[in-house]
Amino acid sequence: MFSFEIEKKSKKSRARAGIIHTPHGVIHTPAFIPVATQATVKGITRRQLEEIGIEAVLSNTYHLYLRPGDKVVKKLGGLHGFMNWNKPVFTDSGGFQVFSLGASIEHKIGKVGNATSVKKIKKDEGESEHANVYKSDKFVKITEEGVHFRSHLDGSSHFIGPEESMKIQENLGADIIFTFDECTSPMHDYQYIKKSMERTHRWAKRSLKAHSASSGQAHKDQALFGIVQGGDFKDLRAISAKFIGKQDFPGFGIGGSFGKPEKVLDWTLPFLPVGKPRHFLGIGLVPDILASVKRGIDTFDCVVPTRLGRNGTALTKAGNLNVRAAQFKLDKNPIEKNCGCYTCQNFSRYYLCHLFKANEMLGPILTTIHNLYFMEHLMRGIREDILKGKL
RNA sequence: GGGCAGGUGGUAGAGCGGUCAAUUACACCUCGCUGUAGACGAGGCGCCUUACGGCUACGGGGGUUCGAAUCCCUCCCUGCCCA
Repeated sequence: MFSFEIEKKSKKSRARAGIIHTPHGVIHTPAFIPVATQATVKGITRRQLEEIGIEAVLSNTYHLYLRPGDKVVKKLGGLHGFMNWNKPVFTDSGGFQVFSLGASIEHKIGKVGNATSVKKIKKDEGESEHANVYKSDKFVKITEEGVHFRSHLDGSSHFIGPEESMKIQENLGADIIFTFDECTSPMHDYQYIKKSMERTHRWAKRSLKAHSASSGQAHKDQALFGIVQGGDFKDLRAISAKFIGKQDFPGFGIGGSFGKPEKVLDWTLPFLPVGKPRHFLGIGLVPDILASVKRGIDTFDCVVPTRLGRNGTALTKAGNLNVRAAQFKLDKNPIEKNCGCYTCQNFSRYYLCHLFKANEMLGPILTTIHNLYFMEHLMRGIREDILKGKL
C-alpha cells in the first residue's frame, strides 16, 4: 500500500519532487506536514486544513498514549476515525519526548540549545503550572530496555520501549510511523551521543522486528521509518545513516538536528537509499527548508508555523511579523499583500492585533491559518520549481 | 451640620518609622519560540543616565524625627451612616 514515486530529480541539486502513496491518499513532495500532537492541529478544523491544501498531519505517540489512550483511539477508529481526517497521518514514536521531557529540562536548555531560549524550571514553590506535580523528580530515565517516563499530566509512571511504541502506534493507526529513538541534546558530549546512537540503532532493529511480527492488518498497512541520530558529529551521523539506511525501512527520518540542519544532512543523506523518502524531523524554518530540499529531503514536520501563529507571529516573505506589535493597531493591510489565505483575504493587521491584545481565540486561529497557508504555498512553489527544473 | 472609613505608580491593591522608586496582579511596551509539559515564555514599565549614580515622588501644606508612603496638625477630596 505504501510507495514512493520520484517524479523528477533536479539536475541543479539533490532535490526531488515525488509522491508518497499511503492507504489514505497521497502526499506530494516536498511537503510540510503540520504537527497535530494531540490529534488536532491546534486551533484548526479539518475543513480549514483542506482549504489550505494540507495533505497530511503528524500526531504523537506519547501524548495520545497518555490521553485519551491508544486503545481508546483504536476503538474509535484509529486516528483517522478519531479525528475525522481521512488523509495521511504520521505518528512520532515518542522518542522526542525522551529529549523534551528529559535532557531538555535537565540541561535547562531550549530545544535548539541556544542561550536565549533557556527555560527556567521552577520546581519548588508551585509557581509554574507543572511544578506542583513534579517537584524535583526527573521525568525520564533511559535504560537499554526503553524509557521510564513520568506523565506530564499527573506524574504517574510509565514505560515505553521500542515494542511498546510500535504497539501504541499500531493502535493509533497512522500511515507512517517512526522507530523509537532517543533524540539527544546538543549539550551531551560525544561519548554520550555515541552510546545513545548505538542504543537507538538497537531500538530501531527491535522496532522493525516488533513491527514485522505484528499480525494486525492495520500494522501491515503502516510504513515504519527508521530514524538517524548522531548529534552534531560527522562521523556518528555517517555511521548512523549507514546503519539505519541498510535496514529494511520504506523510508527514513533524520532526527536530532539542532542549530544548522544542513550540515547534518550533508553528513547523512548520501548514505540513505535514494529511492526512499526522507523526512526531516522537527525542522521547519524557511531557510532550513530551502537548504534541506536541495539536499534531498522530501517531507518536514515542525511546530513552528502553528506555535508562532498561536503566539502572535505571522510568517511572511519578508520574515516574521509580530502581529501583537503596537505599530499594527491601525494598520489596514493584511498580514501579507497578495496572500491568498482566508485570513489575508478577510482581515487586516489591526483586527488581528486587537484579537491578540484582547486574548481572543480567533487571533491564534487566523494567524495559524495564515502560517500554514504560507508553508503550504512555500512547498508548492518549491515543488513547481523542481518540476520545472528551476531548482 | 455630625460620625465613621479612606485618599499609594495607567488600574486594582499591598506596605503602616529606616532594608521603598515602593510586594503583587492586570494593563501597557519589546522580544523569543525548530519530531508541542507551550492560546506559552522572557525582559521592561516615575524622570535623566550605557552604567555608576542623581532627581522628583505615596491628595495639598505644615510639623515631629538622624530618618516619614508610614506618626502629629491642618486643608482639600471620596464613600457609607446619622441629622
